Amino acid sequence: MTKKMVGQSAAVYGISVAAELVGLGQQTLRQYENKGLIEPERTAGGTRRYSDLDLVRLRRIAELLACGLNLAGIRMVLGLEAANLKLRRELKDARQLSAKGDE
DNA sequence: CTTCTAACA
DNA sequence: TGTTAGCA
Repeated sequence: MTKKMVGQSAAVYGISVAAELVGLGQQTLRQYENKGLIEPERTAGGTRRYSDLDLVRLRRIAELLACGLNLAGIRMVLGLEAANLKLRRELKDARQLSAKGDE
């Protein structure tokens, strides 16, 4: 591992740079957190630190928002999406286990 | 930087 | 309802 850290959320941005990168306002990002759409890390002082994954999440929020969903609906969609991924992982593991036992 | 409040489309 | 502006 040299240049591409396979790890996901290493980098951390302040709210102002995160807002600019995603093209949203700072107050809007705080609102998203208030509505439970996203939960960025916090420094000891209480400042938000947005990871690269958070930026992707923010763009997904903007996309769903453009589709006509409200913040409450987006929260549910993100939750269902996370649950879906979890189920996929469990299914994948279960498949590998049964394959081994079958051989 | 944080939170809160108020106003607008 | 979501976004923005101003204050503490």
